[in-house]
Amino acid sequence: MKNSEEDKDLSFDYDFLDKLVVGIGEVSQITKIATRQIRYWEEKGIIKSLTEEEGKNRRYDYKNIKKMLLIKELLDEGYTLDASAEKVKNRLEMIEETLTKIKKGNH
Amino acid sequence: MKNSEEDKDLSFDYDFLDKLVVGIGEVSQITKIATRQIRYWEEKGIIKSLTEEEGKNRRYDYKNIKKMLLIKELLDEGYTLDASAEKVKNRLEMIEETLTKIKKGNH
DNA sequence: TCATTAATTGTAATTTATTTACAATTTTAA
DNA sequence: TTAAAATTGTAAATAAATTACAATTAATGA
Repeated sequence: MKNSEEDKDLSFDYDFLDKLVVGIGEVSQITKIATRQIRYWEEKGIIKSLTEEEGKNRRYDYKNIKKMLLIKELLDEGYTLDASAEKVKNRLEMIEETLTKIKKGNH
Repeated sequence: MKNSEEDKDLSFDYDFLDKLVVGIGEVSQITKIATRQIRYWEEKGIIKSLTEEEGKNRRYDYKNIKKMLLIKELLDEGYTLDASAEKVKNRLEMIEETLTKIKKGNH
């Protein structure tokens, strides 16, 4: 069947996710978290953007966005910000491990 | 094994790709195509950004970025811009079909 | 209840990034 | 060599993001 061709196009996406960088406005659009709140979380040390220099626009990667989405979920469940951040840590490590494995497998 | 948990986190990513929006600066960072060139391709009708209103910043989705990456490859192979765009069309349709299938499967 | 900390939100002034538009340059192919 | 295709340059205007200082709104324990 022709599925192999389609799969080839999609298997690439782990590389894509790896290269992905997004500005704060887009993160806000994607996650539905206000830019003001994202900056606040960063101020508190919960997340860390990839900003190259002070004053330049913030950049976020896949892992960052993932983290924000997970934190948002936990906040909605009633956890505090710090507790959410702590809980999310473990899941993120798992995601990263998996990505690493997949990347190694594909090269 | 604990793979099922990790997979759960990653299977979500098709939804993520579906929601993804990126500005022109980030597209340029991701694809290594100059912003000037991206605007030129758009001017020529090769790609279409999701700009809401004239004058507002351009927004691109996953499919757009994918298209640019493919076009870039074909240009490097020696195809003209129009020929590249034409060739890329088919592969994009396949990608879209696959994404649609996967999405349907997950809900 | 009241005080305290956590969490969030507001916004002015400034800076960075993007847009449009007009033009110039380089490349390609007949 | 000429014409069309492809790309690049940039000034002026606009949009979006930054920082910093402040205010407001929960949430919680004494």
